[in-house]
Amino acid sequence: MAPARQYWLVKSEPDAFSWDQQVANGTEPWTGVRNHMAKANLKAMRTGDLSFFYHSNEGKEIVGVVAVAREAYPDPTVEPGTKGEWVCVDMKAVGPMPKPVTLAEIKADPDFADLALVRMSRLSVMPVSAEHWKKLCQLGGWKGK
DNA sequence: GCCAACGTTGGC
DNA sequence: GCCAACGTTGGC
Repeated sequence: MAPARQYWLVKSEPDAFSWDQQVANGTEPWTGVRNHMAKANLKAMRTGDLSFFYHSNEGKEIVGVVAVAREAYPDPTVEPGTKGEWVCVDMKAVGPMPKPVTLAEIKADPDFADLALVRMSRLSVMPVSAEHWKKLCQLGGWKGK
């Protein structure tokens, strides 16, 4: 049976890869993840899953929504000689947040106290519960599916 | 296999 | 620019 849709949040430093680049490119490999927890999350993604696109460091806000266009496959950017295997997925831009949701807003709301973004600030790929997804969409004025 | 030292990330 | 959190490395 088809499992319920999963929601995610991925982080990127705008200096390295920004939302504008994601939009310009349309579909883009999400590479460079070198953390095992994040890797496990990448592997759990299914085509069509939706994810927030969060700018870390600069902005510190959710700026858009992307969809998984291709499920986990070996990351082509892995340095030669690296131990273990790392994976990436392809992400497709869906649309911008009408009102970007800032980290400050999220932290100010007790409902998000157990959101991974707050609890594990260094994790770059994390699941978002359906409840959190819905509420973040409301905060951001997201009208998509 | 444990633990201290160190490096990196990310918020402030 | 500083500091806290946390993952990784290396000595034992």
